[in-house]
Amino acid sequence: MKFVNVIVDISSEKLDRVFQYRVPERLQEQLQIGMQVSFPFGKGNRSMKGYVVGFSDETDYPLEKIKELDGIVKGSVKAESQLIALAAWMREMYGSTMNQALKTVLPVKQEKQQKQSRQLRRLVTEEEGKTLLNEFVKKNYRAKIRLMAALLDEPVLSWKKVTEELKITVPVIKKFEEDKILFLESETVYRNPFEGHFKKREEYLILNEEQQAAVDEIWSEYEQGIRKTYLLHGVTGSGKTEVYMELIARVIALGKQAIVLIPEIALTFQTVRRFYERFGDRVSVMHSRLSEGERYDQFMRAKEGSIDVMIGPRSALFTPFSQTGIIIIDEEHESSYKSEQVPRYHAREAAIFRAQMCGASVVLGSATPSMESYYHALEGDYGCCRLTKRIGTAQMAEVSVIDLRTELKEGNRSIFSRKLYEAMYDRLQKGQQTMLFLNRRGLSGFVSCRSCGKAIRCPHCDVTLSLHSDGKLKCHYCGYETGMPEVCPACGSRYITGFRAGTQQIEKEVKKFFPKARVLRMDYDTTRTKESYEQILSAFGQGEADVLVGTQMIVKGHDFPNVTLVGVLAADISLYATDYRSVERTFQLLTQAVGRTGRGSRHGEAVIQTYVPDHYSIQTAAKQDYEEFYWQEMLYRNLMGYPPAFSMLGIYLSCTDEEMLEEQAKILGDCIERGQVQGLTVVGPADAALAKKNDIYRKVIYLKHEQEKVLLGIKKELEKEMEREAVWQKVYVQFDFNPLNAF
DNA sequence: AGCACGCCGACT
DNA sequence: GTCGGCGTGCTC
Repeated sequence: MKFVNVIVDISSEKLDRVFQYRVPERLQEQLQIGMQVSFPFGKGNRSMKGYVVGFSDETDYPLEKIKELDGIVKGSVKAESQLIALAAWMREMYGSTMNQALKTVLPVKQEKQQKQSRQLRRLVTEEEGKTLLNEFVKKNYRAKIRLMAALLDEPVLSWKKVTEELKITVPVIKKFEEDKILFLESETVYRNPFEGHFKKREEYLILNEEQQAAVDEIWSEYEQGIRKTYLLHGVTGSGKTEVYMELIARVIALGKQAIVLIPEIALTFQTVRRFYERFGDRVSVMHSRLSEGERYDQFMRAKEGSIDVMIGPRSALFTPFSQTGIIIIDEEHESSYKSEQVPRYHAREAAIFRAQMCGASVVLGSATPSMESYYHALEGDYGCCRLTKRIGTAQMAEVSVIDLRTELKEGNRSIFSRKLYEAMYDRLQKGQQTMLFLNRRGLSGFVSCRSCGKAIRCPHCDVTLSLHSDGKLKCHYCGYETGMPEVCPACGSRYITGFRAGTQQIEKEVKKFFPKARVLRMDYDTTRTKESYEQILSAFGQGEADVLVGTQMIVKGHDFPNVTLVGVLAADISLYATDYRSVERTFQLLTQAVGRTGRGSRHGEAVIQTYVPDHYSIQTAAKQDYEEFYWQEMLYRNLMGYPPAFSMLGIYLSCTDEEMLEEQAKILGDCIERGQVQGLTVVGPADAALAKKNDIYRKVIYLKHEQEKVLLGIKKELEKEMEREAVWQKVYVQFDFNPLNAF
């Protein structure tokens, strides 16, 4: 190995390629893939850092120009070359620079990305500034005039604005800084670590028949050396965690390690405790409140082999275990497994890839599997185990669906149906607890008719309009505006109102109807901090309140044995979201809400209130019939060519120049059409859901095809095309496979 | 990203 | 002429 291939640690597309360096004698032995190294770079030979991604004996580059590596950055440890390979795969699959991919994957203390938070602060007084400005005007220093004038206008400017809008180049800013006219500052945010203390327990639950069968099925294959992905489809309360823990224990016994991914929101003491109680301090937890340094330490502990199990959100997937034996993804349908930052990887897909490399199996657990996973299970790509019964004596809840239109017709205008009211009254008498769940995913203030259940939509976008404080209805996407109608445009009823019942209003209503009830509320406002989130839940768990009112966050994975009633107010709201997954999400939320009740020995009941009682997502959720929902939804996905029936690729373009963006989007669109790919559907180019964000214009193109391979091929072609033309440095393009959220 | 190089307008 | 801002191109 004569040369080492490195990637320079700068996230700039221009530098996103491999550079080769000579390896000095003294480093020959130590150097390994994944290490962070320093080397002279560029004309001034200034010292730069980067990552080792490979070695070679030959080079195309003129030998005399190749420099020698300086050394290994102290404190850096080699990452598994697997992680580098994972980064390469992510780059390929999701479209990002190698650097961005490496940074998401490698357990390296990252220099804080300050690009967004960098600011320029004026140091001179207004008078001094004006004097300087006059001087610059005399000398006709145009760039300096622009910058000084802007600084006089606003004493603090963002780096982005200065470089992009005012077109000031770096040397000018540096000169100002040198002359003490301005000060460069960057925000730093530090988070508090959190600590939990749990005791290890020696005895644990014995698995029931179904759980044992699931373990046996997976384990018998594991022992035969078969590694694959399994879907563990278990109804809420069926004890999936015990299955995970048994599998993990067996994997650890073989001297291997386990990674457990959990959605951030479900990562609570309750969850973590169970793992601690079983595996003691061989368990570590990743947590968003950990500082960079603490995260790094967690990874280092994993690396040196002092832990066997890592629990955490998405990013825990990159734990540098030496021999990962199993990767578990709990609540695999959760949308938080998809990264919203570049590279927009999906933890499920990345986990399966990582598992293939290191010889691990993957277990996906959910009560409501994602359409994708169930599809793969049915196709035979994944193994499938089912848990159909709740553990212990817990029974499935009894569910009733209430048509709110009928309630209105019969004179009930309150937010509680008579059925729900009676049930709540009953629980209060008995001293049992109620959860009220308001399904208001991503929506605020839309207007709907309480007679026919129709929401008022934008004629151009098929999105519900939202009611603003000036009394007008506006479309968030295209800006369409209209007055508030007197009567329902569809049925003529005058019961048309802004549905703005937030959790606060519901809390108020509960207090009005049940003055003696103790109410807790949990929503975004009351849970600004992680602590308050824990506090509310534990207060409710200890019976300090009779009713808990909240949004989706209350339905995720919490066991409250004393809850015997769940009320879902306006179940259909999330059906009105804009993307093709809104129905799937509604079903998942409802099923989970229903699953919250009756977890103890007592019988549970759920009341679902809706304006569209016949919708299949509501009917199937009420029956807790996943299978039926799947087939109904699959009909729609097939018909419309949406995943998982088809593969879908989102191409997101953004640019500060609107005209340039439009032109380039068209060029890209034509480029795709020219390819004449059989069976390809091209949607767009069109304005993005947010057509303009922070003064950057955005457009989207969506591609649909039965074969993912084909889309990958097109993506490669487009990337090639983009490398050829210089314009693409101004128009920023991102790729997104099977997008979850609108761009 | 950050540095050197070189073009070109402005001032001595 | 020459000083210096500001755009361009390159980095193993």
